[in-house]
Amino acid sequence: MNPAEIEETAILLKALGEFNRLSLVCKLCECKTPQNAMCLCECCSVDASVVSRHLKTLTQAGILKLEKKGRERSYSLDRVNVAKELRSLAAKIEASDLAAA
Amino acid sequence: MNPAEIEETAILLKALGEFNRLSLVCKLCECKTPQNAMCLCECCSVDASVVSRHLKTLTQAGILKLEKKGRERSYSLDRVNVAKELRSLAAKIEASDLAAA
DNA sequence: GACATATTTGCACAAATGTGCAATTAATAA
DNA sequence: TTATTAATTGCACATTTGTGCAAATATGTC
Repeated sequence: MNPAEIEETAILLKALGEFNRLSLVCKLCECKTPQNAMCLCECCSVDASVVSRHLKTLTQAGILKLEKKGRERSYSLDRVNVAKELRSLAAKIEASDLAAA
Repeated sequence: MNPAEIEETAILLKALGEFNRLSLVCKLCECKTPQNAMCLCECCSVDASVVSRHLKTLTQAGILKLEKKGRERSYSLDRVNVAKELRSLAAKIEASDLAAA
């Protein structure tokens, strides 16, 4: 892993590594359909503006996908991407055991 | 995922989600044998005290295993645990797609 | 148009975080 | 014992981060 890859991965993990943000992700985990910010506010007891900022952070990190329709903005988990990134890191950590041997 | 589980997972991800710490983890990834802090200093250009603190953070998060021998302290990746945690999260994020359907 | 609802942004602030340097502790070697 | 090496800790500091509130923006409805 080169520095650029490390940095990119760190951004993803950092975005996930905060309680309220991870709560939002878990909430979206259980949702079949995209959810708007108002609905997501319920899962963590902070101001709507805070949720808005967390959702932005998660979106920028490639964790959520945003869909605008009217005055609502619906967020959904980018399940494929996040799972791929996490598994990729898991594989590196585990498999290099063999590579180094 | 209940709040306690979310908090625990967040701690792990937060520990991994910092450039220098992830660099240390990647370095240890490539090592077959445990490494002491001096050796690990080389992979990120910060003071030894900073490396020491990062190693402590990673150890507390269950990412590294510490082995003391004499004045040296050798660190190694807890490959099994980290990979397990990352895969577990990946599975939750991906599989709940089906669960919700 | 006026108004209501959904979301973001500006501002302020406290707390957490990453960092370097100097001093300290711990263990070995002379 | 003294000196050396490995690692941690205390202190200070700048930066980042998470937060709430109020104001602004954007879109829909009357």
